[in-house]
Amino acid sequence: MHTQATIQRNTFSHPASRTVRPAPHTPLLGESVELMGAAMPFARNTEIYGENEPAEYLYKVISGAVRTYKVLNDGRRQIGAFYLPGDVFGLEIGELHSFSAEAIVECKVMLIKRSTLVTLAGRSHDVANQLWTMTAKELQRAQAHIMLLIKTAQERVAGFLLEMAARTPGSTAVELPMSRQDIADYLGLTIETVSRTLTQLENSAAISVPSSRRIVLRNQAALTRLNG
Amino acid sequence: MHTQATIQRNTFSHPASRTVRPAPHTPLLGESVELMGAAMPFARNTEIYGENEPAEYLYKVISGAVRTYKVLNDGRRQIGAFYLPGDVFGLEIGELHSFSAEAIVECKVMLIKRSTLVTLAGRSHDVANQLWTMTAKELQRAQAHIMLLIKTAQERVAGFLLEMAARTPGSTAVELPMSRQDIADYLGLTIETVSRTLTQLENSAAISVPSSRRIVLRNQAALTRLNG
DNA sequence: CGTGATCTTGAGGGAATTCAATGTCGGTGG
DNA sequence: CCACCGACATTGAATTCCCTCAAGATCACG
Repeated sequence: MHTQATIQRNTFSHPASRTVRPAPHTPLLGESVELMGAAMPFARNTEIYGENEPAEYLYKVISGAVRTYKVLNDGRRQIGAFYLPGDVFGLEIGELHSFSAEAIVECKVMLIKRSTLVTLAGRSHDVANQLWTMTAKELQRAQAHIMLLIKTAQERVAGFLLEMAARTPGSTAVELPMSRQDIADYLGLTIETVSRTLTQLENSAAISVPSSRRIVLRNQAALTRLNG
Repeated sequence: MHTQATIQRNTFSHPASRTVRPAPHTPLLGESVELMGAAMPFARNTEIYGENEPAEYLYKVISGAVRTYKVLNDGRRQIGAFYLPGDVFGLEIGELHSFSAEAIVECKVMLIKRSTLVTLAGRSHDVANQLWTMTAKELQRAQAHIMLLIKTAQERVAGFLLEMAARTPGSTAVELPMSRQDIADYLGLTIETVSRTLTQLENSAAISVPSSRRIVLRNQAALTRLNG
């Protein structure tokens, strides 16, 4: 049900290497990068932050892909979300991170000091609003995730593929940065079930799988139907 | 896997019966009620709002209990959350409610106009902060819900009981306002499995079930262990 | 070309579901 | 007061879906 990959701690010192410079007026967090320091690189499978560590920063994926997760006592791992370029993660209201975060592949990630942001939010309603909006988006994501987890294996996998496709605009093919194990731990299934389900979907001509990390959606309508 | 209860629409017109009066200065949404109109009563199993309806209000449970839920195409119902006295629900960032809400039992609910609140948040950082905090709390709840849904039936039921107990301060007994069907739809199980699991837990002396809606936690440590 | 990591496939078992029947409780009317 | 009724809950038997265990296949990389 799990098999955790061996994770190296990354060797970078965490604080963003440049000083954070408060933006002049309307620092659009989602769109611009005026607030941010340099993009920090993370190697494949290195930790970006750990569960229960102080939530000092907020992160934005520049390139690569990130997973957040929790591990239960007995080793079962649940992936909370996958973050792709443009996505923001690590936003917490409490002082500590409630999930851990790792680079799935070689990544570049922007760091933004939380304290700076909170201070700014106290002055700018715009910033405050963006923080709220981002949290609300995360909430919607989590709620959609809940809806996934009550479905059958086929529905979960179909839902996952549609979700990934929706995040890869303008293409009917999905390039998966994550392993079968990651997908399984996201969907609450085993790798074997994920693999078998993909094969089924391929046999029913809903998708084709030219390589294990590349999936072409051949019949999106069928997938949507399968999605419950 | 579901069996949806027949829901009557309630006969109250929705707008709070009194005009909303902006509070003088620090309208602590969580604690005081200065912002609010009168408590509005809802009969058992009546709808408070529906999925995809405009999110005009935000709600606070005064008495009773509320469930929010979504129904899939084929009738499967997923309960997103249970709300007890003091809890706030219906807070959305988008224009529409993403879940439906119903009174589980006879309820009194305070309504707060969203537009008023948003306007206030634009003036008061305190209010803005509270809105953000409430959303973040909901996010944490949803994330905890996700962690529940990947577990075994025993773990889910144990987790549910512990969650309910934690919300009933100062008591080792839980008074359940909701039916087995509600619990099942919250946990992603069937009523039969919930029922069987409760019987198991009773047989293992972790709980006792004097009546179907009342559950006494006899061995909280055992439940915590079962919780995964 | 060998080695390890990742993925797929197969066979068997187990946990939860489905289908069906029985039990319990609260209310209502005879 | 108690018999009946419907809603809700429990229990049992059979089935299904997914997991576990195990073996091969494929791929990346030295």
